[in-house]
Amino acid sequence: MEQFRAYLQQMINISKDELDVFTSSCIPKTFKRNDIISRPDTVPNEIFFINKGIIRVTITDNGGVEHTIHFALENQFIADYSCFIMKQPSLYALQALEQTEVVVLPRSVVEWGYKNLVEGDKLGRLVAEFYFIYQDMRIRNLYAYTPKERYDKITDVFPNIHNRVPQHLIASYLGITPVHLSRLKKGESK
Amino acid sequence: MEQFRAYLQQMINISKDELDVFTSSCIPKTFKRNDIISRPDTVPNEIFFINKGIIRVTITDNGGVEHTIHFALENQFIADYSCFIMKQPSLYALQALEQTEVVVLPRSVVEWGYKNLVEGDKLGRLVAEFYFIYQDMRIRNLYAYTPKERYDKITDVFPNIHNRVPQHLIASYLGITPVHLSRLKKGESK
DNA sequence: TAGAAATCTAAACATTTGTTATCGTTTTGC
DNA sequence: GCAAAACGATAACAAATGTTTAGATTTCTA
Repeated sequence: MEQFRAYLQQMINISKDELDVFTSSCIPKTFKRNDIISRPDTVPNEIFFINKGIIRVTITDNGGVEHTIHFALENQFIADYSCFIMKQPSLYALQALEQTEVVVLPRSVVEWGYKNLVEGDKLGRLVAEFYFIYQDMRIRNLYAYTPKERYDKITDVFPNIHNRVPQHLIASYLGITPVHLSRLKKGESK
Repeated sequence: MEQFRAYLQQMINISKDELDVFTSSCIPKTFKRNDIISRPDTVPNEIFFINKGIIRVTITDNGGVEHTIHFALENQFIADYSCFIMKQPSLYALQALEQTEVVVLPRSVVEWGYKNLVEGDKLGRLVAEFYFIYQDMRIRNLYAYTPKERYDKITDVFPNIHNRVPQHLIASYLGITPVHLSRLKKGESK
């Protein structure tokens, strides 16, 4: 829990007492490689903070094809936060790609924090802003860059990703097929 | 300014005094059709609230092609909020597509609100969450839906868009060429 | 550690999407 | 109100990307 406490202290002003109460309601949990952490079609009532490991977020389209929407790394929150906020059934699956250690924040704890931590809303704002900036970049890249350009830039956002994630999942994240990524690497197109 | 005040009251608990002080520092402004509201390469120091009209957000890629990232409608905030937060030169241009009336919130006012309004951080959190949900849907649609499917669903997000925006800008928003959208409408592909 | 599964590359072919050019029609600005 | 610009449809062709299959290599698991 120490890592999570350090993260909180770095993000907002939070007293020792607040920290103790808040984190005492959070639950450490470990997942094995390839474990499914969360499935679609149920309302997400938890947010995860990643101490160690890597989680991928996926959506399955009407044709049954799975798309990798996101990789979440150490010291980040991850959840289907849209559906968490709207209390609607999730559209995503979360899967651990490595042995992954998380801190689980149940909905009750999150809402308690917003209401009772002096800077609870500020923490919420900062985290939402962090993901806003990330998503803004995602959308920008999908519009303005070719798949090859997105591939060349992927380590800016996910350092060491090539050593942690198989290439076909990177292709999925880039929005292309594994076969096409293999082609791009050969340098035949741009 | 009345419309903006009503919006704030609906979003958070805010006293009459707070409302007066806060909105007295906001500046009403009007743009004509096709006016450029904001250009890339300068640090954005303003957030706009739209009372009436429609604003499109664009990015120009390395090849000089302009992509429509977003349409902002009435009762929404719009800005290059990423670069606003990071105080970096903007990557986007903002353009009024109709005669558009906005309320301008200078950076100083936004930051004053976060610090001094009782629920200032909460407002920031809620707006960031609103856009988080919107962007999440954007990304999901870009991955999991075909351009035709995105076209069929566009009025879910932008009601009446077909009567307000020329078709080639809708194509740009969908991430395809005008020629291709014209083809899709004919129903030759999915 | 051996067999099975996963992974990556490659080639051939199919489909989608982009490019360019043309031509009416509609809309706009003066 | 009119001339010019913008707009949308269409066709022919080009480029990008997907699909399927196969084979070689690596990685995982029992």
